[in-house]
Amino acid sequence: MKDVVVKLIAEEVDFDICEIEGLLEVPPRSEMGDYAFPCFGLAKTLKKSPGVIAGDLALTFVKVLPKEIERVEASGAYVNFFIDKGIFARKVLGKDYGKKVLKNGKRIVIDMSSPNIAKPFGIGHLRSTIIGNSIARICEANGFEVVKINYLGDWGTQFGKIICAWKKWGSEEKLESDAIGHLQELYVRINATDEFDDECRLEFKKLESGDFENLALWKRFREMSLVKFQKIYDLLGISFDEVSGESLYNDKMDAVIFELKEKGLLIEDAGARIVDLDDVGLGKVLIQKSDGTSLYATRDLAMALDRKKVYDFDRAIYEVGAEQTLHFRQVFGILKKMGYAWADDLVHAAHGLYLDSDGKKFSTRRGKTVYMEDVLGEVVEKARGNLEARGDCDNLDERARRIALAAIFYGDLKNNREHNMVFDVDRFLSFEGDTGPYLLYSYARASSILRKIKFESKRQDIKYKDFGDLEFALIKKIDLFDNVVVKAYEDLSPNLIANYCFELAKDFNEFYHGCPVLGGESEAFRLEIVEVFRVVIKKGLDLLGIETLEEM
RNA sequence: GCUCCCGUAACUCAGCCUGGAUAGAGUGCUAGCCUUCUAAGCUAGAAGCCGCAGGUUCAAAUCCUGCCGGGAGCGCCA
Repeated sequence: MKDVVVKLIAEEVDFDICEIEGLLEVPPRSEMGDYAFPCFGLAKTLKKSPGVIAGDLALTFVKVLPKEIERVEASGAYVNFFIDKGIFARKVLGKDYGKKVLKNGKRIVIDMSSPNIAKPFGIGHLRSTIIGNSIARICEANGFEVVKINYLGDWGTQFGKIICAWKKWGSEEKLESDAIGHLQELYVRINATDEFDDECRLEFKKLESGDFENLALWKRFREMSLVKFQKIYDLLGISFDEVSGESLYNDKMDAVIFELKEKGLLIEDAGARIVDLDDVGLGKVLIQKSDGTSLYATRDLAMALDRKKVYDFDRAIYEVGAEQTLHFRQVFGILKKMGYAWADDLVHAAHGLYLDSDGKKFSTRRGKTVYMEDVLGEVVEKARGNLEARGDCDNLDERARRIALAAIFYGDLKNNREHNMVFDVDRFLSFEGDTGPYLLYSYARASSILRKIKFESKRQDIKYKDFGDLEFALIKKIDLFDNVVVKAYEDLSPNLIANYCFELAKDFNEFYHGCPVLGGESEAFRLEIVEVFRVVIKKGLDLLGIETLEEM
């Protein structure tokens, strides 16, 4: 429909097609039309006021209106176009929104979730998990093959600390009853003092050089953590194509350091080895500590090199918190310096932090943590309570779970990915208004209507005419879906999908109240709207990782 | 000290990349709507120097500069 308007304008105005497309906008309110062409830009060349130009253009267009456009009006400096609703409705509702996406032959690997072993699964990793999952689905919807990797934080000096603390104060009994809780407790305790720092570094050094006892401890802590994490992933309904971790690259570190040396990038500095990125404003990056052990950046370099070799990706996305922005810039910068052009295909899709009520970042180092199990459990309980109050108790567990997840996923994804946000359990505990449950509810209402009638037998009765603003608004919203999916990929922004789903559901609920579907003249037409809405919102929610419910 | 991000209604946030018509939503508040498809819903209302000051532009919440306030990061943590 937009093309028709653009073509019409192109015949009268001396701009090329792309220019006109860029200028054409959607008016702020529907009474003003469906498309608007601003005439400010023409004022200089035509030496007339924008208002006059708009008036003249409108008069010209009226004489040559194609059938797709119902009427044209000048309003201020704008020429407003009103499209033919019937033609538009037939076109929009006739599309197959549920069809399978054609593969574009390109591959994306995405690092997501990445919790740290021996620490509680925190709120920040929840963000990475939920956003990463959604980004993966959005990529798939845009034709990419996606490999989801859970890249565990399972190596590094902190394990020297934990091992050291365990040897001093560890309790077998506490470890068996609550492994992560106990290890966390030990970690906080040893961080409270710098007294044992040398000892801790030594324990890590032993671990990295394969000390039997330390390796066995590390393996045990890792296993225990993974069991716990898996429970959370099962509840979230999120899985990975690969569970990897920093420890995997332990034996590839020497090769990286060798290559950096070969390429003349490694510099001795105060006994340690660094890469200097001052020339690109990224400072000096520590690659090898003076005791010879590796660092985060070293491991990430090895990992990126290995990833490229194993997956030969077209793009690699790191869904990691914004506090690591500098780190990723440095890693990408070093790869670039090493001569790898594909470093440009690496992207850090940073997410903002959850701040506590004081406006400060949550930090496990300071022992401040929100326990994911508690939050999830509380939300599921609330959902279950609501369902029970409604008196319908079939399949209670699964329905409560889906409602809770909708609340949590949507509560996170509706926000701009890169912005910080205040953590508040009430955000997830609210099921009314702009929330996940509202979206599920809208879907369930649509399903409920379609359950009551055999739509197939009515299909030939559809008349695409004589419908009102409520139907039209909903159809126009449906029409935007495909563009939103593309844009969400370009920006790697699930919140565009989330915001769209809410607007779509809102339009549907307004339609639902104002337009009785069953019985009456336009039953078949309205049924088709309901059916298409149902497909589109299901698809949208699917891109957010949210499963729908037929009944609520 | 240096770098990056944020500042929009009482609260939580969209919108900013790509400038356009009266700046949006949800919550909360006020007043209505269940003998017809699910009230986790709908309708109406009150509520905004879009942090401040300059600049660019026909036009700035949006772009540029400075300032103020908050956050994050800055070689032997990840």
